[in-house]
Amino acid sequence: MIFAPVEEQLAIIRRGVEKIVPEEELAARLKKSRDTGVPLRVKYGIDPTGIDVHLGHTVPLRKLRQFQELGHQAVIIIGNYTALVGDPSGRDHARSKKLTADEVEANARDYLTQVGKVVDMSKAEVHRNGDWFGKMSFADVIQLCGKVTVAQMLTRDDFAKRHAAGTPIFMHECLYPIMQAWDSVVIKSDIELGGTEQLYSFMLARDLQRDQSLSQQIGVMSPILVGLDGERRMGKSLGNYIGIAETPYDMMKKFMQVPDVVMKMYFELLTSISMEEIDKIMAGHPKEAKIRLARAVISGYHSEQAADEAADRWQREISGGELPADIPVVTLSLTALKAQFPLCEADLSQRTLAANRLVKEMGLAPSNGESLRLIAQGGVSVYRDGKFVPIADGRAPLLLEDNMLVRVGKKKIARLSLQN
RNA sequence: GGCGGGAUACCCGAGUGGCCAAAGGGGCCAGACUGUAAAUCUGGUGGCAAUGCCUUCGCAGGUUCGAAUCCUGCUCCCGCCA
Repeated sequence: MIFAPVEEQLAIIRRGVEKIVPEEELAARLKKSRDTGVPLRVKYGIDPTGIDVHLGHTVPLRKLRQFQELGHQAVIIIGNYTALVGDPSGRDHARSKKLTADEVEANARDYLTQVGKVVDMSKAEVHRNGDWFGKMSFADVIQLCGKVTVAQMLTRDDFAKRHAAGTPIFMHECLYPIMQAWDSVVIKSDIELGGTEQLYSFMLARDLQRDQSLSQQIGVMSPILVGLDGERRMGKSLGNYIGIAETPYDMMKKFMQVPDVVMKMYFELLTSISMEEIDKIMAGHPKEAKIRLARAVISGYHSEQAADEAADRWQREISGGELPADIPVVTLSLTALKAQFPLCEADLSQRTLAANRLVKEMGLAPSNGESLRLIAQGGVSVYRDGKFVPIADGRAPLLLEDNMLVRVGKKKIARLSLQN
């Protein structure tokens, strides 16, 4: 195996990385690998607790891919046993949801498929940590626990906070970092990838590796990717994520909503564009830069052509004000409406209905009251003669026409399909 | 086990008999401005067939012409002491 010079490797590895611990060991480890021709074993562990992989997850995954491209060995750990515990990292309370072994396995398979979009799975080792934890006896567990003290455990920031606050820390949670660290011993990792909140586990792994007379792993920690709101970490529960399985156009729309201030971070962490090039792009118009960013990322998960199409479509429909290509159709029947609104029968016979009711029935507002408020504020319009005309009066009858387009705000739009 | 504090709308939080569908803030929605960015400004933010009616202040009862507010019981949270 021929490796690139150490400095070249370092430059790639350091990009978008928040912390390398211990930093000074990395160059020496790379040099040794290059001299001996033995690739480094780069570990990345994931707990198969959720399903949708989003861009936040891809940050360490991309780093893993970079290591692969440098000729090193990717080792993916599926934490099917640690998932039974739940990662306490950054949490102020124990996880309540317990997954069954079947759920965990189904999640694991799904995960690996998605991970394959970033990592070259044909060259990666995949292990399930149940393979070794499942075989351990209780005596083995006791022995393993004998390597860590309570005081050490309490140096963990999240545990310390919980201990101080008097919130419970369960014994099985204490096992989590020990298990994660033991994974490193078993697979003999040289590097471990993860977020900065993993520092404690990464360091514990070094202790256990030394205890086993193994070389100690180096932690390469990525920063946390902020979500679409530009403030909080990208996460499913916060609804501020871009999933890697989303359609090109959906990704496009989400990218364009990202605040400018996080663009640079996104470029650095989510694309392979060189830092010099990024600076050049950022110096131009922010809108163009954002489109460039979106295209770069989208083409990685779909294709360049799909990314270009999504970008063009965004330019036409959103920026250019053209009608969207996929307007949802809502079918309403006059007969059904008459049954629903017996007092409006006379109106309906004339094919009219109070505007606020129509908006609600088309699913564009959750209630008649909300619909009325939206109309009063000029937020609802009907497409006529090539443009959207605001509805003036929410209570006034509106002539129902087949194929009419009704829009609420800038984003919600529906086409009426009228039947008798 | 003892003493005390608390539970209000999506979240935080004011309100301690009628002026309360409930202050204020955050979030969210709409409008203006824009690059569907940010910032700023404006309006809105229980439901209904609507100058009224219905539901909502932890749960269940009660007092009262009238209860988020007072009383009783219950559930859950949180302090301090043991």
